[in-house]
Order: sequence, then C-alpha cells, then structure tokens
Amino acid sequence: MTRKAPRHAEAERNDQALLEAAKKVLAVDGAHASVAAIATCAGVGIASLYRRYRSKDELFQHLCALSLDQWIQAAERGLEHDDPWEGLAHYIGACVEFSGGSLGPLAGTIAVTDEMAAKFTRSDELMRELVARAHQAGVLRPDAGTMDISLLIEQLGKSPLIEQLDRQGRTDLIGAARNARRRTIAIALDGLRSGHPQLPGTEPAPALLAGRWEHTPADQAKSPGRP
Amino acid sequence: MTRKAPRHAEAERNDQALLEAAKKVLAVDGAHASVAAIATCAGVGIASLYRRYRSKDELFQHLCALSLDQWIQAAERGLEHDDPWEGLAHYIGACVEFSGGSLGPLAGTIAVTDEMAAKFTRSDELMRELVARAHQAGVLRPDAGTMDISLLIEQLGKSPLIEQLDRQGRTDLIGAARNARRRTIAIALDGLRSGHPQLPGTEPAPALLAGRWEHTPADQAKSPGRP
DNA sequence: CTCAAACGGATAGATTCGCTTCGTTTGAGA
DNA sequence: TCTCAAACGAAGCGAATCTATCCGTTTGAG
Repeated sequence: MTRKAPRHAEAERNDQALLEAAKKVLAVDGAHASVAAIATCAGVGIASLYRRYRSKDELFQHLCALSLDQWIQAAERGLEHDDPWEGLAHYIGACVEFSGGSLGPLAGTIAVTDEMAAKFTRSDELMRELVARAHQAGVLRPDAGTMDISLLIEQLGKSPLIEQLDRQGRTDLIGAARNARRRTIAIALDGLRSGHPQLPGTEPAPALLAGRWEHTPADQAKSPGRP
Repeated sequence: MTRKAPRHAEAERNDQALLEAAKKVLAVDGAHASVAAIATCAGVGIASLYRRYRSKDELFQHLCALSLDQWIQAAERGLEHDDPWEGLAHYIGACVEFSGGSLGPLAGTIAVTDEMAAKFTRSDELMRELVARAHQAGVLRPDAGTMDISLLIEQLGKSPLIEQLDRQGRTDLIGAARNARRRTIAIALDGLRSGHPQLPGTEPAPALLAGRWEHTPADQAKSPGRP
C-alpha cells in the first residue's frame, strides 16, 4: 500500500468539527441552516464538507444517526441505575441536554434511512423499559406514559433563549441561562412524580411521533397558505 | 366629507387577516418568514400588506404590540380569579395557548418601540402581582419566581410538533397533538405547586429576559461562526 | 353612472443557496 | 531532502428567494 494518507489526521479532525458545527448551527438557525454557515462554524472550507458528504441531506442524515446513538446511550445509562426514578431522571436530563432540539427542525425535511429507523426502534424499546420500571416502582405518576415523556423531552430540548444569546454573542448571560434552564427541567421532573391529580384527556397514540418524520419528497414544503 | 371609503370594510377585514396570518406564519417559519408567505396565507396580495405597513418590520412591531395586549389581558383575567392558584394557572395556560412562541424568534430582529416597552412593563407588573399572591397563599412553590415562570411559559409556548403537522397538512393528527400539549402543560403546572424539593441554583436575574430584545441594528445577524 | 380607494399579481434588484471547480498547501514515503 | 497525491480554502455559478414597487383591474358609495 503505497501513498495512502498524506493529511489523514487533519481530515479526521475536520470531520469531527463539521459534525459538531452542524449540530450547533442547526440548533441556532433551524431547518434553513446553510452549508456555508456550517463550514464556517467548523473553521473549514465548504469543499471539505462536500468531500465527505455527497450532499447537505447526507450530512444531516449522518448527524441524525449519531444523535440517535446518544439517545440509546442515555437510555442504557438510565437502566444501569438501581433507583428507577434516578434512572428515568438521568435519561430525561441527558436527552434534554444533548439533543438541544437539534433534530426537531429536520423532521420531514430529510429522508429516513434504514439505519435511522433501526436505531429509532431500539431507542424506543429501551425507553419503554425505563418508563415501565418507574411505573412499577410507583415513582412515576401512573397517568403519564412514554408519549408524554417523549413530548416533554422535545418541548424542553429546544432552548430559544440560549440559542438567541448565542447568536448575539452575549456570552456573559449564557451561564445564567443554563442555570435557568436546569431549573425549568427540575420543575417539569417534579411534575412527573407520583401524587398529582389526573392528567386531562388520554395518552397520545405513538403515531403522533412516528408520523412527523414522514418525508415530503422535495415537493411543497411551503408555508401555510391556501392551496 | 365627500368620497371617503369605497371599500373600507374589505380593507379592515384584510388587515385582520394579515395579522392573523403573520402570527401563524411566524410560528411555523420562524424569524425568516417572508412577506409573500404571509400575504398568501392571509389570502390577499402583497400590495395590500405594504399599503398598511411601511415595511416588514413595522408589521412585526404592530404584531408584537397586539400580543403584549394579550399577555396583559391574560394577567388581568387571572387576577380576577378569587383562588390564587386558579388565577396563576389561567394566566400560564392562556399565555402558552395564544403566544404559540410566535414572538420568540422575533426577539433581536426588530427594534423595540416605545409602545412595546410600555406594554412590557405593564405586563411585568401584573405578573409579579399574580405570582406574589400565589406565593402568599402558599400554593406556588416558594423557590420558583417570576423568571422561572416566564421561562416556563416561553418553553411551553412553542409547539414544534403542532407547527410541523400544520406544515405537512396532517390535519388528522393535529387534534391529538393539541391534547398531548395540554397534558404537557398540566405536568409542568403540577411541578409548580408547593411540596417539592428545592430547585437547583438560584432564581435567574430579570436581565436575562430584558437583554434578549436588544436590537442588533441590521448588522451581523449571522450564524455562529468564528469572527 | 363615476371615479377614487383598494385590490392582486407581475416585476425589479439584490441577496442567498447548494454545489463545483480550481489553484495552493501539507506531510508521509523515497 | 525532495516528491506528489491527498486534502485544503475560497471564488464562482446558476437557480431560487426575498423585499419592495408599479400598474392595470375591480369595487361600491355618492
């Protein structure tokens, strides 16, 4: 094997930086994040992005797969806790923390690969186990199911305030914002414990979360206008 | 007064439709909502928008003022309740419901008019009163302050799932999504009641919310890249 | 009927986007 | 130390959008 990798190390570093930057820019700019912004944030040229991913979509798909790995890992770590409540709380906290709602804006804009689907299934199974364990131990309110918790995570995952301060470069306030966020999460977790009055309505069907990733194949991703 | 208003009624209706549409499109498309999308959603021509507002910013500023009126009204209604908890719960529920997080993405992108500032001050006063009353009655956990509640409202106000289903035209699932959302709000409200362990950290300073509206005057509203 | 007020949509001019091409830099092997 | 393919950053391309204006048409009170 002659002449293989003159600058292999730099390529690896750049790839890592690109993924990190993509996540960050996605969180801040939402679904209309541009490849130029991602490359700039990563400190690399645009070509370095396209050398590794055939298109913008492919980059985002890869990012999704990595994020799903994080969800799975958070659930596995949660199941390692002996205390069912501690385990669930760790799971929710971790998911809210890393997700940052990054994937939310992507839903529906990119096709779901087989890899993504498989990881989603695995993640779902683990979460069900976490919740069932907490239910059996009586520490999680019985009227809250996996869907309620998934939606709560999604709701808390996005942090508009931090994203905005980030955009404005107000690094002085970001610490305070993170503290505030932690308190909000704590309040929501307290609301999940046993000993509260019955929740309104019935638990949402799983189709609610599954349906949102249905890809609208490049057609009308238009605004809410009249047809 | 001769010849005054040949089509005055239609103009009025269009103005109302425009404001409603602007709010809707802002919620769905975020800060980069286009005037074309707003006009289309309202079912009017673009010219009808620019006939009433000198610019896109002016429309958004007017929308902000109207939304602040809603916040104020929600607080006033809340204070009318005899039960302090019912009053606070009404306030939070109403704010989460109508706000829809519409104003969040606008923060920092438009200048704050005097009218907006005055209404914000008034809204703040009323909310402080609502919270103080609930604290004194002992129904609201003592370690949660106005900032915590404001941030909770902001966090719950945005509903990515509903917005997305809206965009995809999945009207069949939207009912279920609204039900799910109501449950999430109920969980958070339960977390605000008295009788929970102490929250982490200390209550955030009011500057956190004030600072976000500081207008970056048309300069670098760029993505998080290196300088 | 008249005709000003209000309308909708085509259009201009500038910006932004995803992606490609190209000349330069780098560092492992000889 | 020298070589040269691999990897690099950034300018450039055509298409798509965006804000705002212009203009011919429709409407309804006098």
